[in-house]
Amino acid sequence: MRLYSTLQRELVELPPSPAKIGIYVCGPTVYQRIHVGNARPYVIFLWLRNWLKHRQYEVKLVSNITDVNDKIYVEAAHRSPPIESRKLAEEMSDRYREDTDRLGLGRPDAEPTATETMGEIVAMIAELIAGGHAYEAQGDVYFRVESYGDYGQLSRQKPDQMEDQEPGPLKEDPRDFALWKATKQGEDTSWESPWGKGRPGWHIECSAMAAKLLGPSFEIHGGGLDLVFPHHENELAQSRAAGQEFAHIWMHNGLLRLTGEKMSKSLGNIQTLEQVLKPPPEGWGRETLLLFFMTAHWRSPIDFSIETMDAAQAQANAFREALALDERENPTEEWSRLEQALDDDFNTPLALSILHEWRSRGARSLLFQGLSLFGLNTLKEEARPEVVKLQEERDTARKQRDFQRADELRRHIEKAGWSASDTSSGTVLWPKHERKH
RNA sequence: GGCGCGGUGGCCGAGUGGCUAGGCAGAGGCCUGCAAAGCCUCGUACAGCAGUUCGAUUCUGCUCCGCGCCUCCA
Repeated sequence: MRLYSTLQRELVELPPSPAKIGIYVCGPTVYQRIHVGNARPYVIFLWLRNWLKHRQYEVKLVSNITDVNDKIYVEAAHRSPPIESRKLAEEMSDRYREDTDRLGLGRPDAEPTATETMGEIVAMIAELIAGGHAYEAQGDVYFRVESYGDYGQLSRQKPDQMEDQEPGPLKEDPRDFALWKATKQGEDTSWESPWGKGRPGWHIECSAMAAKLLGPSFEIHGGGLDLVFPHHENELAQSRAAGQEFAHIWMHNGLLRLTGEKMSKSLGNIQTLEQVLKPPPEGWGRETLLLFFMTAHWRSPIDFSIETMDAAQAQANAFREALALDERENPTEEWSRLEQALDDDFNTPLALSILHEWRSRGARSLLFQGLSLFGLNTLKEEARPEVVKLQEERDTARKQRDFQRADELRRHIEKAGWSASDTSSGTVLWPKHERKH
């Protein structure tokens, strides 16, 4: 198994299985409902975790929830009536769990919050100060970038070439970043620390949580491509400066783009994960979204549009039908083709093409097994009794060669969201899911 | 200005120094009561310009275009 790592800029081999693999993924900041883009890393890393387990690795996936942040303060204050930021964070954390639960991929093995990691955060900051890598200034604590020689190695930014920054009044160097921020007016949460009341900066929570739950050295760190700089650069600097090896492989998923005029005008309607996951005909449903994510390699950007989602929907329906039809062949030795595709940088578009090949050859068992890896076993469904009854009536009509009645019954079946395919070995029912435009 | 990632047929999207990706959409045919599936056939794909090579979409260089990041966005 090998994966492309941003740090090395090349494919990096994982230790042979069985082995322990720790994965840390940056989760969302909970100030509003998450959108489809936020779901991409969630899906990719759950798939990866499940695949590595399948490959006999002992995997621990940690994905944090950032529940202390400027945006949360701002959003909570702008609510009418304003609410406590802690309440907003709790509410949005619950929504986040609900929304991602509906993806049907299981949950990370741990989902720590900044709030519950405060002890470790403070301890780590103290350690950095003791080591000369950080300094206190009027209740704030800043990381001393100059003290870490490899700063910039992840993003390949040359510190002196970076865009000019407004030097913070308390910073020794404009590139220094906050580890701890003294409480300011309007912030309704704070914690005691050796430097007074305050709250952690953004980057430190991830370093502290990763060390707490995965140890000083672990295999994979993931997140969106937009986090490479500064967030991950800073995490790496802090953790290494604190004497930890930190993550070996850095995976950054490509971003989701919204294209097309019509789409961007109705952003509000289809952008949130909640909306997209609504079952058809209102939304696209989880299976279409998962297939959509499969169509692009995890490192590539992906365009979210009616066209691309419709294409994914058509694929979902093709799989649904194939899973209902009779098995025509069962080339079990071909399973390794799928393994190879996924072991080589988790190439889901290639894996998808193999699944389509099995679909068209009628290799139903293999297809089902393959789809199950991605949480798509639900593409196989049993018809509800009332639909089966319609089909039985239709069979009778067909036997009597009353084709007008048979076609009428087919329309009833379709109204119920199902489709009837007449094959040489009888009629099969399969669920056709279509979003209404 | 700096760093990085890309440009493949109508659309999405793998891959390879010479030999078929796959999906969606389209045209014709076989099959079918009708459909669906399946099968057959069809449409001059690899941004541009040089270079390396017997041969480049695949390697090298340059150009053009797109995207991301440059202190709190997954």
